[in-house]
Amino acid sequence: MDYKETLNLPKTDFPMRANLPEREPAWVQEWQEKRLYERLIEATAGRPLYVLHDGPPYANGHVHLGTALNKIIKDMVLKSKLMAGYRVPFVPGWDCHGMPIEHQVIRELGSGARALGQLEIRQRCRAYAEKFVNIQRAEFKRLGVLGDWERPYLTMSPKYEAQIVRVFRELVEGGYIYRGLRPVHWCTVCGTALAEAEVEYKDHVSPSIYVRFPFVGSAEDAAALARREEDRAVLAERVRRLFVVIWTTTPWTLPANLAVCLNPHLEYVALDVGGDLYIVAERLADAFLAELGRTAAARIPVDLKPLDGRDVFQHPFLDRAVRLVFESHVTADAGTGCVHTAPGHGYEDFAVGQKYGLPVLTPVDGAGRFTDEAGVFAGRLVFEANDDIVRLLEQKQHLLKGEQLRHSYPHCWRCKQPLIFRATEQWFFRVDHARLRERALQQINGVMWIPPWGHDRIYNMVEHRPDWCLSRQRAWGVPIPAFRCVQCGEFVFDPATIRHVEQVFAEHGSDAWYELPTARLVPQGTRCRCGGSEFEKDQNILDVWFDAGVSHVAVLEERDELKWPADLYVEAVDQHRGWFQVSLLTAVATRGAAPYRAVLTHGLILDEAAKKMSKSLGNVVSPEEIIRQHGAEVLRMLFASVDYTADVSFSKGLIAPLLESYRKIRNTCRFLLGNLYDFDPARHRVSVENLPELDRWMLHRAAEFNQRVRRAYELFQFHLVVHQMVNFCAVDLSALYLDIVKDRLYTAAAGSYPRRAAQTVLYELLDTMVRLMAPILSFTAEEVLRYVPGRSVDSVFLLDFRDDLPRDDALFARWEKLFEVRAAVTKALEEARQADRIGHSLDALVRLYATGGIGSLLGEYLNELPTVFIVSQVEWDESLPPEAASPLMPELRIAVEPARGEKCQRCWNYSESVGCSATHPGLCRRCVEVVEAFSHG
RNA sequence: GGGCGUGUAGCUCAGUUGGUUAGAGCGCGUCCCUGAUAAGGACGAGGUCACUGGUUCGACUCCAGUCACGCCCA
Repeated sequence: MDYKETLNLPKTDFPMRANLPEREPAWVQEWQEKRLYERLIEATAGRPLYVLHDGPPYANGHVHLGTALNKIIKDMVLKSKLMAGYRVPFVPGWDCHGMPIEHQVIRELGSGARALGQLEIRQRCRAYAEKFVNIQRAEFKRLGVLGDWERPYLTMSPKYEAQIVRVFRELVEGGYIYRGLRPVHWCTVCGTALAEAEVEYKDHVSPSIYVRFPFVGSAEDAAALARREEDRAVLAERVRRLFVVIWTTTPWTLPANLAVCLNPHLEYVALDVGGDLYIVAERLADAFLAELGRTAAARIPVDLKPLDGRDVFQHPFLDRAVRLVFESHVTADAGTGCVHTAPGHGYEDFAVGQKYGLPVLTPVDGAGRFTDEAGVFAGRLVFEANDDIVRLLEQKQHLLKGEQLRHSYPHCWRCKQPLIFRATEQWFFRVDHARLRERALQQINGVMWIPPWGHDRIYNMVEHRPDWCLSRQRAWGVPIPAFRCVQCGEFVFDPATIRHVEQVFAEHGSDAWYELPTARLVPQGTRCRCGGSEFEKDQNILDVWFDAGVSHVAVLEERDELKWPADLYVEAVDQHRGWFQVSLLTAVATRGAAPYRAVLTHGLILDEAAKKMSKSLGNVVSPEEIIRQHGAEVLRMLFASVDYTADVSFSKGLIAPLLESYRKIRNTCRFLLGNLYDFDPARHRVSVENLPELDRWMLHRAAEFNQRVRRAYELFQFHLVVHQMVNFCAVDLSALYLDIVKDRLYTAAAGSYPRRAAQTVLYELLDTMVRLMAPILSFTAEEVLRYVPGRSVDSVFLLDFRDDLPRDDALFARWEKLFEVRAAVTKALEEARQADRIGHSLDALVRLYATGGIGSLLGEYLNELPTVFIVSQVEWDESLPPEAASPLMPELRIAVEPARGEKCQRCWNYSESVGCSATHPGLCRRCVEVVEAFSHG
């Protein structure tokens, strides 16, 4: 007789090989067909609401690893909250306006772009954005992300655009909006002002020049500069050879120079270089001389403060007096400590200019060409004029040193060309109006930042940020709802006018701004203060960050299933400057509070060497590639397994080890399923109090595991979930409990109490695990659930995490001790195996001896020990010598020898009872009983 | 240059208020098993806790500085 037939070996159709790339799309389709998201919303009516507000990715290009990480984290948060008992509506969104799309569209149109009007460009941009919304939607769904994909929010939808205008109106009402002439980063190629977020710093080669400005004060003025009495005469005598020296890397801004700025807290000296006197900061004097390759015959300490605010210098090549000003932004890090100041071309220059009443001179137009104000350079492109300016300085003998310098310089984020700073008329959001900055800082203190350093990061940024430049000179965006009076040139942007635009946009979308005549865009009878009634539309659009920055109004307030404020925002660390901040500012200004209760940030995806991924470096890995080869599940698990609060260093090398872990979890589930093929929980479940102690130990252990994992989910520490899951499967289950309990499952009679008890535990383990893994391993959990006997729901997401697993602390402590002994025994077994005395552990008889607590515990459990050790026999032997002490447990003595009796052909245990039955000579007594019952039954 | 981070075995991570020979899983090596089998089990070898200095009886843990990498800003 083949006794194998009488065993209850595992049986399951659950495939060992996951084959994820092929199987996953079917799940995605099934979730959609079954309307899983909608069903979950219905099924969770009445539960506490948990709102994670989706930050809109830009509708341009395919989903990359960064966007995938972000959405997967959100999905894991939402699913874990769902299964923890919340209702979790998720409305995904896209950011649709803005320069990147417009730029791309224009590039694709090539020379044809010029022939098109703004409206036609906008239509193409809209089509472009729609295309990528659809692409990305499919890609996010493919990742297993659950949400209201059929009704996302789009910043280009008419309703959303109307909300953008509405918030702008509320800001106008609150007095936050103003027009101003301000230097801004300006791209001469794109012809637009850039927001801080659109500026990229990278290396650029600029001229680096030292220029002297002649002192034009009187001899008396010069003498007054002396700190020491004895220097007065020299200064007075050499007044026509006295100069202040500046250093700059932007010679083209010199035509706009109006002042030289010194630091009030620095010491200055006049260096005697070949008879000329050069004023520089004392701390930079040596470095300056080294640059010139000269030495100074004398260093005369000077104090220029008496001349503060006076026009005591002469422009090096223009007929213009240059003012001496003081401000503490001047540093002694580089240059001369005397700073060339052009209020139209630098932010700090502008600030100093305001303080001293200087005009905002900007002799440069939007295309980067000098205007007539720049004299001989008129019509020249600024960067190209650099060399001529340097040459002119040389001619005038005011150039002290000129060379090329490679340094970090602002560039346009789209066209990658170097930017200039240029004063233009722009629309601004005033951060210091109505104590907004203070109130925003207060709100920051009330938000939970995860990880906690997020607080300091955004706090410092908000504390120091400048006003927000809201206007862009582009076509693809929401127009600034303002009208210029043709008669007087003043702007009309009062609440009533804007409200009208809101209504028009809600109905027709913002294209109406370009389609409709101005008369239809202003309310009837609108008049300027000057009495004028004829208007023209403002040509600016709003910064795309403004679009995203009002999503808390346009989405949270507008969608019935959501609420304001959100419970959580989840984005990458760069958003402290971006979305977190713009959302905060618009919310505090218009709603008086932060739009989020908590903010979770994750790092960025870097390459193997922790370097940024970029197309130019050729180190970009696409999610699509990973999905195609290994499945989305692997990407989900990978992102879950790392500590995302730091940047994630991604390499394909991470995948192979991860697959091992995945297989461990999958195979453990498969083993559990395989042993439950004949188990019906409704009929066969054994009650906890009737379970053997080992089984209760297992349930206690599972309860602890369950608690730890749930806690990790609460803290959004998914990497702890993954590690605990793998460890639990590998250590507690595979290597320990399941290994031990195999004997019972396989050899006991199918319907016997010991087997049903083990199956009860297996069932609980599987039921616990399938729920705990679902937020991360969504596909696998769903697949496993299909095979779970007696399942009551058709999606794992209709189940909640458990909290009802039984614990028994005293029992648990005893068994933990027994497992320590087990470790000592397996070590001894291994030694015996190495010495060729046994092969399988069942070949062994283990002799034990111990005194004290361990001794009495082992005495109590002596009958259980063979099972626990997976050996054939365990005997108590007081004669074991001290040398037999275990290295792991000195109070325990162990000896291993071959087991007694014969190997039972059925259960493979050695026993002296083998042969006790004439019908089954190869079997032990235990197996004889089972087999006889089997053949009769 | 400033603000905020990150740096523990080949990989991914633990390491509680500073306290005995720094842990886990995977991988690796050797062995066992062939009734979870493109599976399973055992044992073992791997770390100057980025570096330097300091505080302390004692520091991966606290302080200061340096280096590398990242984000944000100048």
